[in-house]
Amino acid sequence: MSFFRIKEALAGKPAIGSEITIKGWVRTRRDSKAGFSFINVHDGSCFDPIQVVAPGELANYASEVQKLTAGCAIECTGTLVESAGRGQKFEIQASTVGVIGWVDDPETYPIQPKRHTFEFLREVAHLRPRTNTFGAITRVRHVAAQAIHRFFHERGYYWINTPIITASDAEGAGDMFRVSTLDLTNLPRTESGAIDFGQDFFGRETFLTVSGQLNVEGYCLALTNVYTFGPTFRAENSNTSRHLAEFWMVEPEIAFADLDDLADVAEDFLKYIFSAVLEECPDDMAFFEKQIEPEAITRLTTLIDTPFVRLDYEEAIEILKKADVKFEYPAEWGLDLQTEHERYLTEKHFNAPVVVMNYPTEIKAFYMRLSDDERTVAALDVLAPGIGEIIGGSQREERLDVIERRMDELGLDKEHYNWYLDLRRYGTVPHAGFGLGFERLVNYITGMTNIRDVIPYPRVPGKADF
RNA sequence: UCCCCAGUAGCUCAGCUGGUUAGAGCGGGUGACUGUUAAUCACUAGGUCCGCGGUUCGAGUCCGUGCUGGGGAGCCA
Repeated sequence: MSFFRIKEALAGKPAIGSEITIKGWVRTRRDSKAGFSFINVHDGSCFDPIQVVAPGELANYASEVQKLTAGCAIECTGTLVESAGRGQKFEIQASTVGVIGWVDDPETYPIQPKRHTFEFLREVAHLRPRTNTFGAITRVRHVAAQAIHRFFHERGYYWINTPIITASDAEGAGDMFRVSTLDLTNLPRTESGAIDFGQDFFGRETFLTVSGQLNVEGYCLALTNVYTFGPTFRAENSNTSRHLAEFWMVEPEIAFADLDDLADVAEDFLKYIFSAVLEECPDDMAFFEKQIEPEAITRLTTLIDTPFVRLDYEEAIEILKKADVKFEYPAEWGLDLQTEHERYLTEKHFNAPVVVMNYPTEIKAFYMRLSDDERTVAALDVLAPGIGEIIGGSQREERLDVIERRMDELGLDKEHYNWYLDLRRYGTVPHAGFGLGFERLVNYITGMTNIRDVIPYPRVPGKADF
């Protein structure tokens, strides 16, 4: 007897006729007229469950096997045989079926062998990984994450674990979660009556990071090619299908690179990940295509084969002005692109991923590199059909005098960013980087429409269950 | 935060212009059945119609309000 994951058994790794053991959870049980039962068992190793044929002669057939319901954990030993029925290549002719864990109350077990709404499954986030859909999402998410690390590793990028707790409010990229060990019911005060953060754990105000970019730039200007991949936190009151308060972000930072180099990397990067998922998760992707999004596979293959459209913000505005569509908000040079504008560009006008480059200086962050005429900065957004902005990045301002001037204009405290400015004082070089929302990527790959369904336990305003 | 929509059995839903005892499918239980594929068939149990207040002889149904969920917008990844 030897143990196998269901994926191995279904792939025929153990020889036909050999005795194997599998362990997993019951998805369905069907009793045959002939006095035996079919049990579909899954263990998360692959999309398909394995069919166990439990003969009526089993000692515990009436007492246990016939009482199995969805969700029971079992251990089956038997012979791997070619299936006598249709629908699967292999099955297990069981010699023993042992129950490891019963479902206490089958009637209230939330995961039934039927279609559930995603809204309902969010309320049972601890059990939803047992469903087809969430098993598939989990495997795709994993493969995409592995592909990201592999992409960078193969190209000589180092993974930098930037801090999660930070004292800098980064680029002012939104509201931050405060980190404190102060007693909220009895806050220490300074003489002026302000909260005395000097007595807090770190001796100053601290927050959860909204981006690892500033920190990773230091490693970029030492190791040349680096990236972060970790949790990111935004305390914004965003209630949409594409925002989370806690999400995972990938941020490569590339030395000796300009905006065009960055766009090249962004395009290669996305294509690499999509290819990896298509190759490593064919069954899961087939499921998404069949049940979730009919275009799930074709839009990925198309995207892999099609060069991304690249255009300047200025050109994008021209296109939007000429569009015979009535927008709720005007498209005007100097205004940021609205969601409806982005959708038009990527879904209607080009029907392809679009890289919009060189935005007006006024609407972008201080660290983005100023153009010679100072009207624009070297920023880019990658827009994908059906998902909107998936990547945002820029060439960084590497010139000390220019970045200091911009910080002054924006009223930022240079003392606060002194270490960041050091990077411009000591051996500065042109460099560029982008941020990719990992969940948005998984959303796009799977065709899932709500970002809360592609992260195991979503955190959103008003909700931190599980 | 703003604008729309929704909340009925464990789940997915039906329930007409207000009118007897609120229904179905799936799931659960019991039983039947020569290999089933979310098996099939019969029987059966199961309800704070989201909460509160109001209109009415009478409210699942109409009105107000609160809560929860969803879609869209803003902010962004």
